[in-house]
Amino acid sequence: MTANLNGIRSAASKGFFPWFLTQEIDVLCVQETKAQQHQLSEQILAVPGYVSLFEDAEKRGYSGVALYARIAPDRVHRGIGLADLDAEGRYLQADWGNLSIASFYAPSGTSGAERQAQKERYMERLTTMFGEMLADQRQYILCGDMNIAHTTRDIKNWRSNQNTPGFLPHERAWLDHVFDDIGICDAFRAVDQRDEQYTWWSMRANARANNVGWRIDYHFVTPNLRASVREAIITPQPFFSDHAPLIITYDLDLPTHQPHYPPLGLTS
Amino acid sequence: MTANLNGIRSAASKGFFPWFLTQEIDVLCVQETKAQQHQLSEQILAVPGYVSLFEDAEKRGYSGVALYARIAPDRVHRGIGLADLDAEGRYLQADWGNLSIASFYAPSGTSGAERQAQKERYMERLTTMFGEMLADQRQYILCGDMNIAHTTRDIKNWRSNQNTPGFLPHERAWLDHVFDDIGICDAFRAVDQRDEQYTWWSMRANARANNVGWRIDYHFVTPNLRASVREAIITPQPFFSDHAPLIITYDLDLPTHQPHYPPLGLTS
DNA sequence: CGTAGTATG
DNA sequence: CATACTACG
Repeated sequence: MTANLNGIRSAASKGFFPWFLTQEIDVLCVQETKAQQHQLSEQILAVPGYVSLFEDAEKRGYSGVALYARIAPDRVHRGIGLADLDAEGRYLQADWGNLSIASFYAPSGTSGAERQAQKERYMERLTTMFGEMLADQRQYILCGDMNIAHTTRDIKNWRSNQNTPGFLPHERAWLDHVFDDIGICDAFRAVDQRDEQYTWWSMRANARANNVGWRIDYHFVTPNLRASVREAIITPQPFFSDHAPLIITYDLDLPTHQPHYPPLGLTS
Repeated sequence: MTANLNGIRSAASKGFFPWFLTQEIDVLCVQETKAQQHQLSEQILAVPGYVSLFEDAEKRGYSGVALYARIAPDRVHRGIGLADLDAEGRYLQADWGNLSIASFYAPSGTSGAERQAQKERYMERLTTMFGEMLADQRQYILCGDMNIAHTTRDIKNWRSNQNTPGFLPHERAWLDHVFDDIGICDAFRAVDQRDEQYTWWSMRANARANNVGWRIDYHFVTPNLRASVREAIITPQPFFSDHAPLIITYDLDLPTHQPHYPPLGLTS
């Protein structure tokens, strides 16, 4: 499951974690924790049956990603190698044997040219990383909020948003390149071709009730996992955030679904 | 009526003005509007049957007093003659013939020595003004939040608050001086000798439910009005703010209770 | 604890 | 429009 929670504390106060525990999830990738680990309650730090990992922004109340897993990873990687963006808590990867899963959060470009430039630096770095991921033969699932809708069926009002960051022609072309040229798989689209399958709705103007949304949250997977993608589910209910969680089920031979990882409180 | 509304917009959203209109009030003095006039809705600016006057802080969202009256005053005075404190919107006086009514808001000293020093400058200036008011023979009613509880019966936990700004020995002694030496009348105490008659409760720790309060809101009246004080009522219900409105009824010969001042929208 | 402001999205 | 942080009380 990947979920931009728009404040992990806010989502927790709306019952996210009790609901999450009903979903039988092996790995949860969270974006926009908007908190530093020292500010988190036990309910958030020590989810029964999971190890939790946090990659916080240096700036309080801003950005930040997390990853919860039933099985403790062998190794953890933080950041994408760009110091300023890494200080914003935007990439956290866990490795289990041949499999890596990451929680990523691309910058939003909606607050101005400077942030759009940072978003594009993040995109460029991902381009390089995707190439390396394909080359090293391991299996990768990058889960997160890319802040880009791909095609006209991934956004309600595509015409009026052609000049809006998140649906700019060159952003969409970058996703074309990632999927068509590099060969990364959009796991949702591997199994679901329907339109109006959105993962984010503006909080303004009743956008969610009218399903005026965008599909900007993804599982980016290496082609060696394409055949393993079994099912994709967006869960807009219950409401925890302006984003809906996206659950993708993979057929994998890894012991990622042990009945219960002992709740050892291994919170880092 | 005097009421520290701790945000006039917040109080309005809780229904303060509809309730106020049921109370048959001639003059309303408001403190802590926490807004500038240009931010106010018509519901707040144009209360039917009243003229409204606002004395805002220069700093947005901070302090500010207002005065509503059934009868338009002959003259309005703003500030106490101390430029820095006057920039915080802490004094607004309206005159009708021989009668003046003011809405005042003394600085709080609870956030540090610097603010306590400002509070004491405000107190000193009031001392001078009280002397002048007695000398000029007019009738004065100064309504507002003094941020000082007078005696041990004006505060729940007097022992533990002897070192707390708002109940410091020299603050209490200043009120002794104002009442006993200068001759200003505490209109509430002119007609009500009960203890536990509080006008403010901390918003923390369930203080209001347990009536852990302070009487820090006053009508300060010149001695030529003492005999006119008929009744004092604190209205802790309904809840609009951390302060309760204080209503004092005066027997006066002035036309302050015309059935309805025409709602002309005279909002300044 | 609660009303404001601010940044950020 | 919503989650944060901050100031102030």
